[in-house]
Amino acid sequence: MSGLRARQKADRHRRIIEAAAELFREAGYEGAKIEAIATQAEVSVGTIYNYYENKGDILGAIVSLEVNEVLNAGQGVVARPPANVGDALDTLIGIYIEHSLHYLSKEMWRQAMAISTQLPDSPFGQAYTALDRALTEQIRALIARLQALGLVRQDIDGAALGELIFNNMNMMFIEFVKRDAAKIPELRAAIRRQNRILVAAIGV
Amino acid sequence: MSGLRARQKADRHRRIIEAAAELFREAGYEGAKIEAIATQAEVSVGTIYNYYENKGDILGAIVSLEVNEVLNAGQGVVARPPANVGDALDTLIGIYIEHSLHYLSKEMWRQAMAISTQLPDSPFGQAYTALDRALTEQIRALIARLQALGLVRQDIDGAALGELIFNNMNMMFIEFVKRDAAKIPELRAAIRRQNRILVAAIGV
DNA sequence: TTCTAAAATTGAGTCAATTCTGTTTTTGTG
DNA sequence: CACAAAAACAGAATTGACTCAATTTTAGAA
Repeated sequence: MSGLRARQKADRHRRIIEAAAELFREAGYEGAKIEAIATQAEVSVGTIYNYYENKGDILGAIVSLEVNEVLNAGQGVVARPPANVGDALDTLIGIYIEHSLHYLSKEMWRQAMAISTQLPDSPFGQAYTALDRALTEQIRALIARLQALGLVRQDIDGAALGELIFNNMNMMFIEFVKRDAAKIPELRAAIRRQNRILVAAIGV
Repeated sequence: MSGLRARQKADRHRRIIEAAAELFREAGYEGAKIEAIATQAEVSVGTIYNYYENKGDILGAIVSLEVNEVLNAGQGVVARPPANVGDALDTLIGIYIEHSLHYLSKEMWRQAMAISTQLPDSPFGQAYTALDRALTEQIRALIARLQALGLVRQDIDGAALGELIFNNMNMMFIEFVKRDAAKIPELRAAIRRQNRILVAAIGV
């Protein structure tokens, strides 16, 4: 009995997301009017608000897809990390950063980040915080793996270190999306330089 | 010839900021309507937009006052830091955090941060980025001071370290303002724990 | 098959930020 | 002082996100 209603619901969700993604891409977040998204998705404005609390949540759904993909890609690195602490971190962070602009433009990232701090209790705000935590956790898992492999000192506070690395990377990424001229290789180089201090401190 | 016009202008700026600060405090950022600010400041809506590009810039002007005060307070620590790396960092960061909620509520911080990433090229967006840089620079100055005092190893990359410490603190602060229940002592303790890793790595 | 309650949809209406255009004030010059 | 250009002001009009009451559709019981 996965009735008609459930199927229609899923279908409308999909149509709304697809329409929004297309319009966000073409016109930017602000430029994509709710009415236009509704028209494109062949639903009414009211229906969109039945599915999403606000415009930001629509963007949020798209961002979540993206970040989950990144988390997935990161698992491979955690499972089989390069046999060198600096390279291991750089590889994982590289995956995050290189993926980041695949589906989402810098403008979309800016909006998503802004919304997540502006409305931390909205569905997307909470989802975004959870995604951040998942990324932090993945970095922590990589550190634990490196400790198990004897590449990182056992007495290091892995949780604190994971937070430190994630927070620094995330802040650098925020600054990166704020400047349209900023380039990925420079971002990665800057983060490598910062992490070098940590790598020196935690290596066996 | 500091004509009437210039004086009236300064006066109107002041009136708008004072009215906005009061209303933001009473009603929150969203709750403070532009019309209400205009009425309270005894100017028209149009005039407000002659002075500020958008509502966010009004908040921005208030935030800038606050952060400049913090920067000022921080100078004392840089000039005469505690004779221990961990305490020195903790003291400086403590000043930032303790000051932070003096004039601005968490809600106002959330809005300010959101706006600065949403509109990085607006007057406030640029000002906010400059303030972040100034804070990073102050942390870097503290590290340089500690190096001069022989408390931090000479071969440490002070610029990268300053960025790392600021970025981590800033990200922690963002998460802090996102959760109304979060308390200052816990925030400080968490940052201390993270910095401990660095302190261990950079001490002589 | 018919009927009713629950769920979902619709789109016109509301609200508040921002824009726009005509008016008023200030300045500097003759 | 009188006047023209420039700057600033006012507030009505626009715009677009979001709400809500009325209508339509679906589920499932009789």
